[in-house]
Amino acid sequence: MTVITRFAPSPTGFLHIGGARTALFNWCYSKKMGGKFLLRIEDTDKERSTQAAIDAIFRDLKWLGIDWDGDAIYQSSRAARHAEVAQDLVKKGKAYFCYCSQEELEAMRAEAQAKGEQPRYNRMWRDRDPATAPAGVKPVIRIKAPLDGETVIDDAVQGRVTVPNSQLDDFILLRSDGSPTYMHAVVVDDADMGITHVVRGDDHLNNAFRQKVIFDAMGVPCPTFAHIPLIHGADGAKLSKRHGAQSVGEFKDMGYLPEAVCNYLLRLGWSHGDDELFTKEQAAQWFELGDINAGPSRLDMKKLDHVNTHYLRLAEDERLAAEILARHPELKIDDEHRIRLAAGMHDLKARAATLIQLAAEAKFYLVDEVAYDEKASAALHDHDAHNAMHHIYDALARLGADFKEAAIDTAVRKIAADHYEGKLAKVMMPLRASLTGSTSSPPILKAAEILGQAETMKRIKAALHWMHDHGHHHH
RNA sequence: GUUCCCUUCGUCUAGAGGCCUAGGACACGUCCCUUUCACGGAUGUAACACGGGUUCGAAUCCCGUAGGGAACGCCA
Repeated sequence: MTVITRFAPSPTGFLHIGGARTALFNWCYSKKMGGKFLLRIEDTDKERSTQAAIDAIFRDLKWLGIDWDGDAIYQSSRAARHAEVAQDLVKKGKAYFCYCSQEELEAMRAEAQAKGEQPRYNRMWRDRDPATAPAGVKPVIRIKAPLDGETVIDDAVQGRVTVPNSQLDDFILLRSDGSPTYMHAVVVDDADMGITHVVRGDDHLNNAFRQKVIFDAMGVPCPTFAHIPLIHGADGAKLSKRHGAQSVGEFKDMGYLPEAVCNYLLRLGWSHGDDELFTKEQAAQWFELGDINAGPSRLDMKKLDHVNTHYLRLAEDERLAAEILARHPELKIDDEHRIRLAAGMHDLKARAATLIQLAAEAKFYLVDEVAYDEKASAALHDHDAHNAMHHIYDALARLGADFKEAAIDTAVRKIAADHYEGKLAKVMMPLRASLTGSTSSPPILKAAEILGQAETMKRIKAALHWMHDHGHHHH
């Protein structure tokens, strides 16, 4: 039997981070089994579904590198088939028309609740002659759920789960306007698509019992279910807006690489021994539904940062340069900037956790004038800074063609030894501030080499002017 | 309210009755490296929710308790 899995998002918002993980699990399992992975857009709720959300789902899945077999299936396009199956079930005596009004249904729920029972439909039309139907009322179609006994599902993650059938009411398959309910559409589509394994959030675990009733009525074997726990925020509560990012697009904007997001998400709730860093292709070779955890897990941005740091170092310089430039639309970039960025990338990418940090750290290579941040200003206010900068200026001016890290290093150490009792920081910090506008940067002497003698001298001179304007003089 | 699910360091997890004085990763502490911040290296703190069983032996199996979550729509 060929394994066929699916990911079935409803396009009522952007692709949720939890949904992405569900897609990843389905994708991995199909790859592991040499099967297929299908995509179905559950757009039957016309009020809430939007084209923008559909586009975002495609875009984010592609960004993550999750590809699906064949074309995406739109649930809305299958409405006629859903109705056909419901009508067929009525003909076979597995379902029936119900003419109850909203008011009657509400009364039933209230009555059940008052008796301490689950609010549900009381099955009044189950065995009633349709000829007695009130005139002018469009009926819904309800399933005949089993009246007694129990339903058992062997869930690949949760284990054997049993529910007494007394809990299942005759829920609606087809609405009075002829449209299918979610419960019905899902089952008909899964059946028609030949889905063998349904991996989804455990908020659907209860639904699985209702869906099994429909599969049974249709005479189609029920797929294997694997209900995975939801992802929670750092505080353990369900992921919501106040936790910050929820959608894949937001993680992208925050500067995380798709391979890092995939790795992190896969490791959340699934494990292969102690393995931490792996590609989704590697995970696919290892993947077993039984290795998914039954308990919920929380999003840990610190760990995501760590994983992202790892992949940032592995990433090609050209790719990162493009990402950095895309994050600095305000800058006018010329070839000189590009060359510096390429030369500096090696040291740059070894220190950043996200593309945002990387872009911020790279900025001094992409500007012609440096602005000093608070700490850099303070460094330039140090009472030795002005003299130190003069020494540096003079020493670097003499370097000429040998403007290399090693030569600069020798010159700078000599200044520290001659004037500051060997305290390198006395020389390094003002130099760093003048070249980068910050007190935190990649190795500054290498950066000076990359900037080149002319640009380095220009920035030192600019710093000397700045210090003069801010009341600094020779001591 | 009814039904269902879950529970190992702060977090993600390993663990399938003896390999567990419970291992790894992130985070955190200390030290080393060092021109800053990082990185890297070393090292340390830290968990089987609780209570009963079963067993020669339980983190692992069973039953309760507590805590957390989900579902009960002509939403998906």
